[in-house]
Amino acid sequence: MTHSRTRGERRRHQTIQEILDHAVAVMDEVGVAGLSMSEVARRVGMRPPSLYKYVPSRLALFDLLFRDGQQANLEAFRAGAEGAPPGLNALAKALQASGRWALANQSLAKLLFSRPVPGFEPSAEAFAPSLEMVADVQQMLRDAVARGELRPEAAGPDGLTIVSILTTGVLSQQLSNEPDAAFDDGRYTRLAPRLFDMFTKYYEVT
Amino acid sequence: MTHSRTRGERRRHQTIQEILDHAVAVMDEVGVAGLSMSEVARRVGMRPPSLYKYVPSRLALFDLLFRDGQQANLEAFRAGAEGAPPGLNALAKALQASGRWALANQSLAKLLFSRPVPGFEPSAEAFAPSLEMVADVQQMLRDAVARGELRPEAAGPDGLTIVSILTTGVLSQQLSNEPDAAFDDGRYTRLAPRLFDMFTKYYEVT
DNA sequence: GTCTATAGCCTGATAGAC
DNA sequence: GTCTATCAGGCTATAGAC
Repeated sequence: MTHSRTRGERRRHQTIQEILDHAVAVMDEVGVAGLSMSEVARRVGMRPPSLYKYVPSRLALFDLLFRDGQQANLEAFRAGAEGAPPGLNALAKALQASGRWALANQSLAKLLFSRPVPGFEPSAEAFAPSLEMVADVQQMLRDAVARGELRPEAAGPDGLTIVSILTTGVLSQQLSNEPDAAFDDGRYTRLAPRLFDMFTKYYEVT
Repeated sequence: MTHSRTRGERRRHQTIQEILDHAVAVMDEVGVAGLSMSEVARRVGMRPPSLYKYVPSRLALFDLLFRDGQQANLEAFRAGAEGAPPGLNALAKALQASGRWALANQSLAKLLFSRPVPGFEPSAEAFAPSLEMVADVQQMLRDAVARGELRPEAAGPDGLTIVSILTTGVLSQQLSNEPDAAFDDGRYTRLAPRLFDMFTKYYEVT
């Protein structure tokens, strides 16, 4: 993706990554909408004006965070599916991996899944990984139908939407009410397999 | 609840209500976490110092908003159940009414269901209506079990948690991705009955 | 209860020297 | 690329006159 050639570019890319890491730490402390350029500059060891050489504005910083977050979440999702037989099994593992990522990256997850910053809309480029993930889910549902695990309507648009509702519901409850729990112990996240089971039974071939 | 006796107290209560109404309008425009005392003062036609005669701090303002929001949501929930046969039917109607309220009061809903303001924790008094609502849901599930509509485990703690996950999932997706839709047309909210059906079938008596 | 005035912060962003 | 200096404003909250 970002293959810097020169030393300068490589160094610059490194600095930007450092900025993003500190930005996440700030959001963890003061909330996503509380992120400030000055505080990030302080932590990264710069005066605020210097930060603007790397990130042109506060909203641009959010866009970088959004893009990296979506990309990381997509990679977690795909890594989760790896090696699993396609269809329901792959979907369950991928969704669980994505959920674990969200629990381990709560500020980024909030930035991606709710819209906590008024005036910020992600750019098309930053949003792209999300579309890839939706396409992956759809394909997994089609695989499940092809294998006879689900009825065809499960791979329709409503089936996809229901999957998104279930996963968002689990995560948003867990993040809001018990953010420090581990995924397997969380009052909400530990019910993820049960909800997946509910979905599966609802659409099982009769 | 708040029965003011004297003219002065009545007037004061009226002013506080006006403050809360304007505060909601501000949150609608700049986000929940963007609420500022100064902006509210401007809109209500006061200088900022005067506002502090009615609300002692910004966090106290959030607490008032939280309490009123919880109360209004509880009232919508109960009004929705009114007249319906107890059990599943009452639960479905109550949850739908609560969902409609959330869609019509998005800023308050975000304040109640997510935790968008770092440093704000609702007081026990402000949180009380939420506990009442949980108790109501639990009772409705028990009624449904008693009527033979659901297996006993549906009224256990996991059943209650699953109900909360389903409703939160629908609402959080709708509010984040398509906030301007009507409840019956929303890409997510219109699937609420289907999700309720999923829940019902999963716990139906075999 | 309302105001003026103000303390003491914070912010995002830019100009221009080095 | 970094800095100092600064603009132009915002904010929460309080003191004290009226």
